[in-house]
Amino acid sequence: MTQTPAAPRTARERARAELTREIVASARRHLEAEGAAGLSLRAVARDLGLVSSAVYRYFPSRDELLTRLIIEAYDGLGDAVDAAEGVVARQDLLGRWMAVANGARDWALEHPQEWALIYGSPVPGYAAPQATIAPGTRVAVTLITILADGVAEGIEPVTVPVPSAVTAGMMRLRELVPAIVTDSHLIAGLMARTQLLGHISLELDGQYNNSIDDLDSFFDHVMRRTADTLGLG
Amino acid sequence: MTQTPAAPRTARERARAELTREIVASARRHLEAEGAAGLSLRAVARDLGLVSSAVYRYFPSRDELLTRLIIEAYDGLGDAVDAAEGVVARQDLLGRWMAVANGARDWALEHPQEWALIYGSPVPGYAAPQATIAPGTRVAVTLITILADGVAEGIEPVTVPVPSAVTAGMMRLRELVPAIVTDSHLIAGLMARTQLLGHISLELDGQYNNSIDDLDSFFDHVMRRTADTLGLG
DNA sequence: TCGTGTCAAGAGCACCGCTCACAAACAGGG
DNA sequence: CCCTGTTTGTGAGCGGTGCTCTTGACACGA
Repeated sequence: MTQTPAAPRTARERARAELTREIVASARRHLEAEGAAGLSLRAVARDLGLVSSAVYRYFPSRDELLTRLIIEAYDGLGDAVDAAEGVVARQDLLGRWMAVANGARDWALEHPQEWALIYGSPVPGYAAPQATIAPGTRVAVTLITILADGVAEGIEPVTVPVPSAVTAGMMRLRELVPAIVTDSHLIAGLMARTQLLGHISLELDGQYNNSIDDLDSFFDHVMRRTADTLGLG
Repeated sequence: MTQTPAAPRTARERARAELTREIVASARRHLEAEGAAGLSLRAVARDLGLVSSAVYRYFPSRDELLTRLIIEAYDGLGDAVDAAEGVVARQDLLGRWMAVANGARDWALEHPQEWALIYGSPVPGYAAPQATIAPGTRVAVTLITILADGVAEGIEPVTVPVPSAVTAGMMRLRELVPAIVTDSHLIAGLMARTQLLGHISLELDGQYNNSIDDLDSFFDHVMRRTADTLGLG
């Protein structure tokens, strides 16, 4: 993903890279155990046998460390989704969509705190820096690719007229997407993504706790219905 | 909502109720200004000219204060949604749905921190207490009511076969919903709710920041398409 | 009027993010 | 090889946090 700066030459650089990795690893352990707000630089320092101020040689602030974890979380999710989608035959569009959906949900259930970090409420007074927006779009990109492949093959997502105000507001998005994918298709894809991410967040929040028992089959069913609206299958 | 315990008789009780209200009010101001993690009991105490420990006479912990704010947020959202939906003619089902959608979004945009508190990632090590689950279902209840009214009037939401595993897992939910609303209808309603809540959360998270400009008309369009799947309008 | 129970106060504990002056360890050039 | 400049870890310290506990003042009811 991010270009690793060649090979560390000197022992110092080597040690620095190593310690940086260890700090991030410890931070992720704390994140998974206690959540974002429970992540403390001092605890990480203790883990590594350092004094707290030493960590500031590697990350200028707790927020920088959080940013690193956010980027890694986006990439972890993106990798998991792409891996799941990659093993499905290219022409099996429904299979690819379901692989994306299940891949995302499985990753979320395994890494709830990381999910909360990227799709949950923003950490107080933390503004997502530029570096996080590119990895943040990976799932959407994968999804739109499936949709574009499908349209090229002749599937027909439900199509409705799109008001001109909406079309006008989507210009920046249009340029990133193949022309065969119409605005109506594109919106259907965004809605499918909302359905996917929304469901996972609600499930992690426990919003189905006292109403739905078999969340696996419920999710499967909901995602298949969503696929229908995309004309897949 | 919550039964206020009659009238405070003695001056002591009166003062206690008054101070409790002031604490909550100050806490909500801090929540709106700095977010959930920026909410500190000591700051609230300073606001009210109290010493920090005095606040513990009224709320046994910061979490209890947060719980109070969560309940009030759910009720604030519920009130806003119900108020918006209440002024629309009963038989105008699409109008009622759009009122709910816009009511929820408007409230969220006005109270982003409160929204994050109830639909964002759970605060670290904070487990939603029993008292929060009832007010947490108000939007869903309003939605299902519209759907039930519609089905009674003869609308026909898109209907698909529901696998038996899904049906079996929904028994607890079934008992709360009129029988005319089939499982397929009910799931369509839940999916509409997911679309609504998911969209709002993504918008607040800034996930549309560099792609969609006119979020008002985009939201309107998406919600109308969602209404289509419910057979409204 | 007097006893009881409630109250705010304040000191204190352990934690947090972060800064800074200092000394040790290191890398590279003369 | 040694000298110089940079990098690194240390430890003290500042102001903040949630929370506990003791203490003394006060108001209420009998």
